[in-house]
Amino acid sequence: MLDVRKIRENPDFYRERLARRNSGDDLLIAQVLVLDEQRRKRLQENEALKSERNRTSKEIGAIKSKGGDASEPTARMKLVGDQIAKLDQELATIETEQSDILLRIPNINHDSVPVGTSAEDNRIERVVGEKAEFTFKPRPHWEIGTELGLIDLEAATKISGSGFIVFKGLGARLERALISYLLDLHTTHHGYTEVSTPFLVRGESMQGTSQLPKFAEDMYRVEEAPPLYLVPTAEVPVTNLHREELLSADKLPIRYAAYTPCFRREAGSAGKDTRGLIRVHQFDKVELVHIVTPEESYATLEVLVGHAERVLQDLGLHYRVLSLCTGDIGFGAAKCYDLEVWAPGVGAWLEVSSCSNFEDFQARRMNLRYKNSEGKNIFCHTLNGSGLALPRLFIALLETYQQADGHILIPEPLRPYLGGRKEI
RNA sequence: GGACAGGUGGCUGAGUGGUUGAAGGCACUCGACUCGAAAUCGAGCGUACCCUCUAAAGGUACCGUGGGUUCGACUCCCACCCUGUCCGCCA
Repeated sequence: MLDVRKIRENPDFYRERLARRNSGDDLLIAQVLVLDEQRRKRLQENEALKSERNRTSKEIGAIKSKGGDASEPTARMKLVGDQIAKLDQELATIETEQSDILLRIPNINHDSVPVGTSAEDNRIERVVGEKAEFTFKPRPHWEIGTELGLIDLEAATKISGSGFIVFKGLGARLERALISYLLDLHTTHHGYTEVSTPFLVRGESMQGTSQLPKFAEDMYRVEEAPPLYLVPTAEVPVTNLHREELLSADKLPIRYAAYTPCFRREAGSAGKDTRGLIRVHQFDKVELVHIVTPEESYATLEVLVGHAERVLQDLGLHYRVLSLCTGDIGFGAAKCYDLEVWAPGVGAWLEVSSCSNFEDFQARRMNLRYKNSEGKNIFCHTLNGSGLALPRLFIALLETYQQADGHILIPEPLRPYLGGRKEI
């Protein structure tokens, strides 16, 4: 969420920066300003009335304690009370309207973010490794995986419908191995604290990390009172761990690594990437979350990307790093790098990680602050990145390490997690 | 699910209709004492918003949350949430 006061001070800056996103959100600034004007006018009026009431009420108390007659001021304050009630009502309406709009305005992008209108305009930062060479035509993962009995997509459809996966035998084992491997790597080598959080969260948490109110249709909702949401990413429960907190400076930086399944309705994407495991409604992911001071958030973003890249390097996979442009970047992100791994079977780059700096956008929504050395309360900066998302990593491994005889080689780092196996 | 107890500042803990933003204690900051430290003494020390020369001073709100009664609510009434203890049920 953006700071209304800053918008008030420099509306043109916000209009111009939001216009870069090409989403039409710059037009909302005018609405915010009108409501803000109305709000402050009534607020001042209301506070003056309350001040008068407080003062007079004390006088009434003094008169009564001396046994005097206070009927005149009492009657007068009754009228003032009615006015206050009316203004309170109006203020509540305006404030709700204003925050409804503010919650739907995306974040301002960092200066280094390329300006563009679509994924075409994303900037390729670097390409690491090379495309694997084959003496045969590389096959897609659904063929390899089904043939080796690692996945059963028909069974998944029977149980839950399209967009779900059943892993079997060594496939299930590989999935579990990857989760363990990723958590071990990040906790022992990159200094993350492992956390295991609920998979169902309340609406407040979704609003804190900015999935709500705008993206309700992307999520699975459980009809409770109040409703619960299936997490679309561990970012939600993990970042919200410190919602409504005032952290002491020595607590920062905080680094969490968490495994969760992720549930996504992916509305509107029907027909795209529907084969195999590329786009599914439920998938596993290990997520990395940082809570830091504003001074260090951009340096941290580079470190975070490095942690995600390390996985692909260690597993010997070919990948590239993109800096998302203003037209493609996510709602809450100020800056975002995507990691795409090469999948030779399907012949495509697949997004396996998205590493973002939200600056104070999420912290403001969840009121997450820390006390700095001067004793001032400052909103923290939050970041998160996948480290990594599993099905697509699974795809890349199957397709990259497929052999002519139909088997798959296991990269060295994963072997201890698969009972020492070199091949599936 | 049932019964009881309780939710007050960074922590602890008073406060049952009117100078209570909130006693006392702890912690913290500054100062005095000291060669230095401890102890002791003195002073200070919540958050958000509005206003504003992002000065000083002021104003408003906040004692789990949301309503209600009242000129006035931490204090009275209603609903809800959470925590603890005991009982029941259960992986």
